[in-house]
Amino acid sequence: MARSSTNTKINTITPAGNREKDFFQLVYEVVRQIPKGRVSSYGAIAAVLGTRLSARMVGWAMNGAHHIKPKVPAHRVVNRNGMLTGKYHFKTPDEMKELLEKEGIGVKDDQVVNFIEVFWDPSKEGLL
DNA sequence: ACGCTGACTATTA
DNA sequence: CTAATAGCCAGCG
Repeated sequence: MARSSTNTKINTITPAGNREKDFFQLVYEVVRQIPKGRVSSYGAIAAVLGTRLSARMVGWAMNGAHHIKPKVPAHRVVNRNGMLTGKYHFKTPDEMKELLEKEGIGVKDDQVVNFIEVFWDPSKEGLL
């Protein structure tokens, strides 16, 4: 990544004691911090990274999160509405729902039940 | 090298 | 209330 031409600004964030990492790497880290039985949203993660408007990139990062070294619970990441928008990007669309239910998260009609209750805000918990 | 699309979100009509 | 539009950045044709 980082083609660099006239941009490159997302890597300027470094919030007190945080190392500069690639946007994707940061996303993976935050997603990995999501506790079991909780879910997060692209916007929340993007906001922590300082790119609230670039929530799409978070989803793009998830696209490669399937084959990276540490395990990235991408199934715990849903959109702002709590809808499993990326379920079709998994090996099987049902896997995301199954995983969420297995963790104790109710999923109804491709949407997280009690999304507000199970929602986990990384910035509120205090990331590393 | 240019243009479109995309696992999103917020704002405006 | 719902629908449409703009903004973001990176990958792919």
